[in-house]
Amino acid sequence: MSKSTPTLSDVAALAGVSTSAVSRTFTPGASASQETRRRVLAAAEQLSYRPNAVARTLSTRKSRMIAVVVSYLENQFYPSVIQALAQQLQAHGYHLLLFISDDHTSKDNDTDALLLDILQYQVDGIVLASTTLSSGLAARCHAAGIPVVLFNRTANVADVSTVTSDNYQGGKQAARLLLEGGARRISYIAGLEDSSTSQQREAGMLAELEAQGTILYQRASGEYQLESAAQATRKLFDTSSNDRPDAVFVGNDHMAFAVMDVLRNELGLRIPQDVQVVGFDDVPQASWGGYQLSTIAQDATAMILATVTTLLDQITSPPPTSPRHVVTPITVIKRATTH
Amino acid sequence: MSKSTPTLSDVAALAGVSTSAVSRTFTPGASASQETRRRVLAAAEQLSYRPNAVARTLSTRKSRMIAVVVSYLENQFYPSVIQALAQQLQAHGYHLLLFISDDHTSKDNDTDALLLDILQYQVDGIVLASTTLSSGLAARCHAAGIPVVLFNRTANVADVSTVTSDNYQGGKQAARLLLEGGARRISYIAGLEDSSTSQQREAGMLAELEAQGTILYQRASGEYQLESAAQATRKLFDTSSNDRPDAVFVGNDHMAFAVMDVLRNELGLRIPQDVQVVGFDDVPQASWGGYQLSTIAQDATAMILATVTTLLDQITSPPPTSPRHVVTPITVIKRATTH
DNA sequence: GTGAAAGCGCTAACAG
DNA sequence: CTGTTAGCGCTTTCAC
Repeated sequence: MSKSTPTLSDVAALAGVSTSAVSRTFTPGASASQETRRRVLAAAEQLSYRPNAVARTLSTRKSRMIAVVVSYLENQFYPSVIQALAQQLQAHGYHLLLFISDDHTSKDNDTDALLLDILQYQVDGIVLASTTLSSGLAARCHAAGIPVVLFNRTANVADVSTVTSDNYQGGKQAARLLLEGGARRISYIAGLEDSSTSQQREAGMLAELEAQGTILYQRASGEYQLESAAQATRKLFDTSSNDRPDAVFVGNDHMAFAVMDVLRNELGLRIPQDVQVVGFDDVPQASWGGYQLSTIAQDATAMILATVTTLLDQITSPPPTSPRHVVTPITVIKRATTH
Repeated sequence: MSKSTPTLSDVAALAGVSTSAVSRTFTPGASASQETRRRVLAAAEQLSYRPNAVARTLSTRKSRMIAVVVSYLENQFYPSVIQALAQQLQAHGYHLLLFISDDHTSKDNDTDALLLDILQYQVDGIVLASTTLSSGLAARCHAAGIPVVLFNRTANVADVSTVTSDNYQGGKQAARLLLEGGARRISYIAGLEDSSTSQQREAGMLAELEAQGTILYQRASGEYQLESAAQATRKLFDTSSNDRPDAVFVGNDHMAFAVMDVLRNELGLRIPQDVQVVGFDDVPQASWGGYQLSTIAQDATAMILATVTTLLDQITSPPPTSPRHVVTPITVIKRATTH
């Protein structure tokens, strides 16, 4: 008969010590003599023993798992984030439990169910990078005493940490860039209407326009989706050339690519001669030859770093911990879609 | 003092039943009377009780977690895969533990360490979508009795399941497409040299070329990276116009975009007039206006479905289970980069 | 520094 | 159908 995977006590038996001795040699700052440690290690090696993380979790109530919930991976911004997040967490000995919660197709209820699911796994923390938020979320996690950080979004609940970039400032800069390029009829293609991110970007743009004595020419929602963004573009530009926008600020790069495609290929417009375009995020593709998109760059590295440290601090320091709200600076990247 | 999260026995006490009764009402196909069930549910509701998945795992030895290891998320093929995988697994009540193992920067050792890490978490299965493979991997997981499926790659070990598309056929079709377009000097830009996928695609192309009485004009490796692919392109095309390739088959779409960029923007060549290009994967961006890349499409949906069912079958049916090797068909997508 | 023993929260025989 | 009783594998007081 094949014996199953070796356990702590198997090692203890082989090494001729107690289970606690074994446990101690596997616990970083524990007291164990050289000799004991040596024998335990030898025995463990011989059995090719691996500690059972689940049992450990049950006992310590620390799983070293972080739940990350995102809504969609089509937008390359999120894969980049996830990759960096996974790597940094791995470096700290944490693992990433990934949840996809499709904002477009799922109801609030589903998200709630997801959350409950997550909590069952005793994750040490949650980073919420999905656009929309379950209303009761913060409360529930707070009640469960589990640290949460909202990534790239904010919420009206005060006691949960957030990490965002300066979307408002970004909106202002986008407007300024377009204005400097001579734009006179500036439109905005929004993301999901209830996304704080999209709202802030729009607010910033509006403020800058007003400051410069102009107003927004038109707006439409692209809902963070390619097809919706394309539709929004058609709608905005379905008019005579004198009336149509001569510049468009798009809620994120992802949508901006779709916007550019219909502008150029369907409508036969030249960018930036006929219409200037600026996006937001600076995803990798923005710099590709096919688009050369002018955009407002988010400092993803800084955002992720802030997220990880905030989370880890929250995890290690005893509650109550006060929520942190870090906002990272943006930078404008001028490429070929603006003058 | 605040009581910590309620447990099974809290519920049992409140409901006035045994812990097993509670456990049973939370176990799908278990025997419990209407009355008991009702009371338990009421008590659970009142305490807002949530079963502890970790304790359950320790007891049942089933975690309902699947580890997914990928090497990079820059290539949009993988985010798409992960998203679909996560959704399908979630639908089956499984969760996705994500590991990033950078093929380019990490040594074999690191991957091994990663694997060990994964095993500690008692995952029910592993899908390996990273390019390179730890040599001892299959053995180790097999020993641990944990199902593995290799996604989009194969290995020389026989007893582990694989899901790939028909890369060989894809290579042939790519060659045929280029040849039909009138290409006479066809080059190949490979992925990582030790990637089975890249090898098979190349082999298929070579076979087709030979069948049609030609040979490969040149080759270079793009290592699945943008910058390397760009370099490879420069190298291949650094010659007089009579000698340079008039067509290039690129190991995947991801690299193909970089190839197109240097062809067009650095070298001033027209696609497809001066050089035809075909990629592999049919990632979302391939159909975008900026590229309109002709490519060999992988049926990601079929691949993922096969992966999930293979894994789940392996998990539910008692060992030993025989490995499955499913290969899904490819289809050629003709867009604007070929004649 | 070390071992004994009592859990962590849940499931799974096994009697009844 | 229900309760009792052992564990699952590891950590952690608490004496020694």
